[in-house]
Amino acid sequence: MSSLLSKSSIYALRASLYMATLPPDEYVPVHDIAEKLGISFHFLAKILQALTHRGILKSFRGPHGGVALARPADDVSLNELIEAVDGQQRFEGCLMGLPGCGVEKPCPLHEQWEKTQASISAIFTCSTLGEQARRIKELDLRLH
Amino acid sequence: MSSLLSKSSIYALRASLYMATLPPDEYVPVHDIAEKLGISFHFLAKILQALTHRGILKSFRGPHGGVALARPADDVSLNELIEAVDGQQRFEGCLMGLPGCGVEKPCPLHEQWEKTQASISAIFTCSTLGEQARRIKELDLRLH
DNA sequence: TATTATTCCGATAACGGAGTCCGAAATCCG
DNA sequence: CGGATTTCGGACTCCGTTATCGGAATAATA
Repeated sequence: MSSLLSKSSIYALRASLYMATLPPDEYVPVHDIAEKLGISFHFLAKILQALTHRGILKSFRGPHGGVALARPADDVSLNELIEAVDGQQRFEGCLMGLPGCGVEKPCPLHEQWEKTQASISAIFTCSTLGEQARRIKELDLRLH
Repeated sequence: MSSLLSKSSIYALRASLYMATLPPDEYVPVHDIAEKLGISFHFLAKILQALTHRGILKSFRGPHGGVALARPADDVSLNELIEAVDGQQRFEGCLMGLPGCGVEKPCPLHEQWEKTQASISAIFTCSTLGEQARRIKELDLRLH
């Protein structure tokens, strides 16, 4: 039942992708994003707060305020978003939780697992918001 | 913080690996296994119940009773254990939770994610208890 | 009778998800 | 200029689910 990414990370991705499809430096109220994506405003607000904290988003209070990408979408990797929300140590460590498993005494699955970890990591580190946003526009995918 | 496998699955793997290192058809009390692995007896009992239910283990009540592998260790894939404990639908579906993502309208990460899913799956389906148990003996790895 | 699995009925804690409330900043309008 | 409005910021609480663990009664076997 559990997904690879938490709902928080998924919401962060979707919201950021939504902003990446808009003209840069356009502030969008969090409330609007929540409505577009069909998710809880309060929950999203908390997630986006974490992103602004990390300098991924910038925010602006008052009328016509909101949040916007702090940097060009092509400079933001998906991994950056996920780390900001869920922390960095997702899926590290021995697959079977063996205590001594490491480089010198690897568990039987160690090598295969390391390769797979790397390929999971690559999915998120090698892809930028801008790239994904463009493909979403091309394919006319909806975020909600 | 969350691992790829649940603790239940990990305990099922460790307990089964432990049994696979013993002579076949030797019944071991669940209490002994729990002690060896340093985990909760009750928790382990519930997990091993699921495995006996699936026909992976056989059990025997009364003095000198316990649980044992129902089949040769080389005939039991790791995947079978994990499915019995956690269910089969771990990590399926769109990585970003996009609603329309599928074969006809794949999300940008769809293809990469499918490959990674396959390699995760391969780790567990292509490996048997017997194979792992032998390597654990060779390398003198402890399960606790 | 002693031993051991099986079963049921929980308790507890952790976590993810969602909501409330108030404060602070920026803007708008009278 | 000053209050009202809009919006983010942050702390706190709450709820439902799942993970983890425990107790006690039951059944089967030696």
